[in-house]
Amino acid sequence: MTQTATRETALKEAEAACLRRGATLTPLRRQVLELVLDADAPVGAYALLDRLKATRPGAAPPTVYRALDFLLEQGLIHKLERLNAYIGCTDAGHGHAHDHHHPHQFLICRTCGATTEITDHGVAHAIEAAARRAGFALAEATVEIEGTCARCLA
Amino acid sequence: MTQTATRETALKEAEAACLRRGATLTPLRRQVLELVLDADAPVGAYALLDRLKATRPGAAPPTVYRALDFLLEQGLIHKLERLNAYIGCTDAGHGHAHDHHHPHQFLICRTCGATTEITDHGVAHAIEAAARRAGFALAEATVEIEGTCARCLA
DNA sequence: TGCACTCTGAGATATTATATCATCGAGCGA
DNA sequence: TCGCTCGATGATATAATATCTCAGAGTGCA
Ligand SMILES: [Zn+2]
Ligand SMILES: [Zn+2]
Ligand SMILES: [Zn+2]
Ligand SMILES: [Zn+2]
Repeated sequence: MTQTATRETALKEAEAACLRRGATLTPLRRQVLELVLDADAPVGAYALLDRLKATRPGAAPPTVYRALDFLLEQGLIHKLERLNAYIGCTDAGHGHAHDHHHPHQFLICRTCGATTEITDHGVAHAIEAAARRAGFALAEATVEIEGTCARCLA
Repeated sequence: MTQTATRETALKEAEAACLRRGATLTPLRRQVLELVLDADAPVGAYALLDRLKATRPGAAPPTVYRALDFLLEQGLIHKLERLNAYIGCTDAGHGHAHDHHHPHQFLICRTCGATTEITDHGVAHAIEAAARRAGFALAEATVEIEGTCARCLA
């Protein structure tokens, strides 16, 4: 399965997921999603804006931020808080497509920048347990693990 | 033990910790640390700058960011990535004072803003295990748990 | 004295994100 | 058809966060 194929699959699933929820993946939003998916690493909003301007000269910061907000809301992308950058959700459509906000974690390589989304239930459960012990009602957890990826270690 | 007393204790321990490592907690750095500790919630860099200007009119963004960098480096404060704000390390000096960067997590209340640092070994171990399974060499993990605190739930 | 080093001052600039108001078009009922 | 509302986008300005760069002051040391 080629990269392009997985991208097309992801886009189709995104359309479907939005439809199910009564949300609209407009051409603009779809284009921003494509730009995020095309990048091979997390992308900043202004990098997206630059690329967007190639085909949409009038684009401005709110253009891209509004699209990003929508995509975040729909769970189609995630924000990496440490990097102020955005990345496509790897799990969208693979198991819990209808979950807007599934628990997830990121592995961020400081050497090559590669960023991998994982869904580790051990981590998720440990966080739930810690919150429960503190009498804290968990809404969402940000987990960003920085270090060196397997490729860079080899 | 009063709040002021714990603050003074924290400052003394900070001095001691810096000394041990051959780092210098200069008056400026100490003052920024005091400002962070005095706040009853995470503080933004520009809020610190405003307060700093009261006694140090020439202060500029680099003044506060340089101090924050030092304090982060020394493990005396932490940054909350979701909030772009800084908070004093609760654990400095209580158990692993000499650890520059101990594993830690935050519970952030979306209702009242209260932010609590915890050191949950279950979470820490789960993250280590997840990284290991991915062949990833962990350097540092950001864990920020958002939701509603016990007080706001009551 | 001369030099290296750390810290701070000062100004400019870069980067990330939001506020506000106007416009456009689809949907829809009167 | 008209007028209304609503969601989406265009367009401009501004806010909030963070960094770059050069200069000067102090300290310790050869
Ligand atoms: Zn995901
Ligand atoms: Zn790597
Ligand atoms: Zn801490
Ligand atoms: Zn609360």
